[in-house]
Amino acid sequence: MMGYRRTSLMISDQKLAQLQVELQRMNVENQRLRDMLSQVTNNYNALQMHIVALMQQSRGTEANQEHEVVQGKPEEKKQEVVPRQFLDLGRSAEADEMSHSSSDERTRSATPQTNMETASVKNNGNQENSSFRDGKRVGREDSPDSESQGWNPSKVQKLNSPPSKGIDQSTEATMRKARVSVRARSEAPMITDGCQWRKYGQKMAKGNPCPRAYYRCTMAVGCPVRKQVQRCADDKTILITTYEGNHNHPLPPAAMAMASTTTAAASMLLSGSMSSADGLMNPNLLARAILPCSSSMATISASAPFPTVTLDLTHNPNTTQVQRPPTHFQVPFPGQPQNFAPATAPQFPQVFGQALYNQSKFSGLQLSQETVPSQLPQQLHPAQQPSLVDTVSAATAAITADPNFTAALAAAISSIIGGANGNNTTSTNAHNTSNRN
DNA sequence: CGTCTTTGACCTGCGC
DNA sequence: GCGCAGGTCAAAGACG
Repeated sequence: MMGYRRTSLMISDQKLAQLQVELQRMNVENQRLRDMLSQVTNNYNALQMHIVALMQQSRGTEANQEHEVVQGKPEEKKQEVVPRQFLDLGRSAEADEMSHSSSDERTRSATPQTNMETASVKNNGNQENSSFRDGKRVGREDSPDSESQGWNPSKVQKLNSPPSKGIDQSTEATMRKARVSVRARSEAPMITDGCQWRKYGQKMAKGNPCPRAYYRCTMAVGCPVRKQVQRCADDKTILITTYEGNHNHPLPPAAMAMASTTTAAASMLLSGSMSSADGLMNPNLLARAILPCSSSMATISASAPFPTVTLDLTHNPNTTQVQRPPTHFQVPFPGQPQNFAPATAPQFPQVFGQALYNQSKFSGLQLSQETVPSQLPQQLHPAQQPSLVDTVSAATAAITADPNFTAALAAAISSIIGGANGNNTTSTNAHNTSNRN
């Protein structure tokens, strides 16, 4: 008996030693992660500046083409709008974030430790959300479709409990259909959209050697939203995701960002404000309205049966010219309408302004990449904007979990801006933030 | 045991 | 009416 006790004690000591070793190892790992995060932060800042510079450049070159579009503002001013929106919002958002600990501390140079803590705390489920799938799952997915499921968020996202502050649009969940297609480089193995999906079928599609997978939203019982995921026949590293339907439940921040943006595109496309002919016949114009920073990133076509908004996010925004393809958004909108852009003013400049406003959320789609389009009007309401914490959380999760830094950066920026939009009144640039309708 | 994916079968719409 | 293609269902199996 005593021998047993002594043995037992010895085992405990061993365990203790093991735990200590483990703890040391974790500390080392923690430090390493901090360093990584610090580096990511630095890269983010640098890239942000770069993006701003490119945007200014882009606006400068494109101003000649789309001159009188923007409320008759001088081109100079117009060129300022986007970059400042980008910068200021980001800054204010960051400041807001910092204010959690110190309201006066508005410096951008947070220590890596600070950032690390923020990330770890805020990540929670989101981190898993955008992580790779567990080995076994992945191992099972060796069918052709497994490629497209590399970023299927279905299971992981169970961990991401949707925010309670969501939008109640259940009454709007009638069968208006909206389609959003997203193309994403598979380099980002797991791009999540904040929603939960369950695969219910797979089919080989004609003209494409890769099978098409069918998913159903499972975030709420009876949610009619479905999506299809298929690899691009031309470039199999590109995933094409098509969304259909409207969620009948509140959306997570990431999903909301995407929804609002795509809806914005749709509303512009289909609202009476701009004659459909104008919008559809001048795709690049709308595209620039949505993504002023890069006319090559978005195109709009009137190809039947639905008008389609394609966001070619496969283009690397960090370079002056398209380098690689990130993500495509095709937003065909079948029946559409009145629900889509109820609040949009009937004048193009305002639409354009809203586009600028929503532009900030567009990049968020690249990451969150999907979701339901038809929620813009509600989402534009300030009180219903995702909280800064949520959006930053989403961004942090994306950055920490997504190996594709470009995509992660896009998500981070959009999230920050989105959060800032939600807190516009406190930001320093209330003067140039968008015409919110 | 519950959840999720896989996959063949079935259903539906469309063109000929 | 027939065949094709796309979409959905549901049983079976895998996984935690």
